[in-house]
Amino acid sequence: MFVSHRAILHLDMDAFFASVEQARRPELRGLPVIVGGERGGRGVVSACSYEARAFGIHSAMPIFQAERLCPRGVFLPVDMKAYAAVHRDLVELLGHYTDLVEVASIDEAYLDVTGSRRLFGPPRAIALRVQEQVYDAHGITCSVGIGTTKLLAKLAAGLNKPAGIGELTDADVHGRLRGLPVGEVCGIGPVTQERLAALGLTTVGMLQDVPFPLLAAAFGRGAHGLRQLALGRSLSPVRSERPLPKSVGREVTFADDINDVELLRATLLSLTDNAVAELRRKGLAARTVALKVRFNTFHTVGRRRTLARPVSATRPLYETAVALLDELGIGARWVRLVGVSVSGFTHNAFQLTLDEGWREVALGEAVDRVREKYGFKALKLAGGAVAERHLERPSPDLALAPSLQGPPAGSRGA
DNA sequence: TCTGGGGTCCTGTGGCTC
DNA sequence: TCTGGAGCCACAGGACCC
Repeated sequence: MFVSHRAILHLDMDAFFASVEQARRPELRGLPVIVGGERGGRGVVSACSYEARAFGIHSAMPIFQAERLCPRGVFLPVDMKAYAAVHRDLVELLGHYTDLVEVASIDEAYLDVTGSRRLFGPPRAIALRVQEQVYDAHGITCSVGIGTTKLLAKLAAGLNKPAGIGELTDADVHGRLRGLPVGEVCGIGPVTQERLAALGLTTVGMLQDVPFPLLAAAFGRGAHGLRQLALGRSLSPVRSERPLPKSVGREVTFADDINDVELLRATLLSLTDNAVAELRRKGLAARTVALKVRFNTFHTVGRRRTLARPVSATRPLYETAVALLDELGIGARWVRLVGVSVSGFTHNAFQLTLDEGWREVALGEAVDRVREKYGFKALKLAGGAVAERHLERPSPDLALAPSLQGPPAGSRGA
């Protein structure tokens, strides 16, 4: 039997974005708060309070559906700066208990408290103290899961939401866990769930017991991973160091579908400029450019190209993105979303001045300095400004707003 | 009234080199 | 010189997460 003696906590904030909004505006407490896209827009729900969930609203639900379910709900835009500030505070707070804090997302973290027990007591006592401190500092609640692996800790937190503390031991793997639906396990999404159901496997216990050859016949190499999930095993330990990002991207969904190639190019410039600014902030250069296009049919295609050398200037990356767009041949098709991302990172030390030309690099860095002082929108590249003239609601965080207006009235095809 | 944006990871395929 | 297999890499797409 798999036995681990580690003590891992998983901290999961309850309805994080909505809770932060309710904490800073007490008049919203007790009300159905929905954070996400604007009313009437094409966005989806990013987070919603438990009062909103009572109406059947959940994350990733299109806003128009949420409006229909709860017309009197409080719909708020995402204020990522505010949530990030709370997040930073929470991470600092967790660091008092152990050096081994792994930030999993803006509202989740793992703590390995194996070595903290002598100082702070058993894991449950630590969990309780963390909950109290989080509430005292920010007026929001969190759920804490305790387990011997990250997977068990996460499951335990999920089973005890909101504001609960739960524990899953190795013994529970062959006990309580068996009755859970497979979809409760992190890593088994709707598609896998459906494929498992086709085999008659709906609970974790069934997934534990199914003869391996049967699983392997259906899932190939993925079978082993599925079995590990069913047994609550996650191989990765809690890692406090934050690895280099693998990619940085920006994408935008148009308020109305477009088929204007010039506007698409201008939009690409703005997106690339934004992504590359982020790249330079991190001190990185990228070799690979990826283009993403979603048509009005919701069919999505991607194209990518790897350059001979890593670069950190907007121009070569933008030109590559445009070349990919041209090769794709949009033709008369209507485009719903366009995005660009860069990957294949190296630290952008000195080779850039050799490869890109010092003028290009110096220009990029000068632009970054101005933006750092006066905000991203203080400077825009010419094409990006063209795209922005089509903006409906400029976003505070992007040079390009998340919604662009479509073609002029009457220009749309039959 | 259709269905976001930011990511990571995995798989299958095809080209290239040895 | 030709051929096939192994290994690597780039690419495209999809599943999944918050």
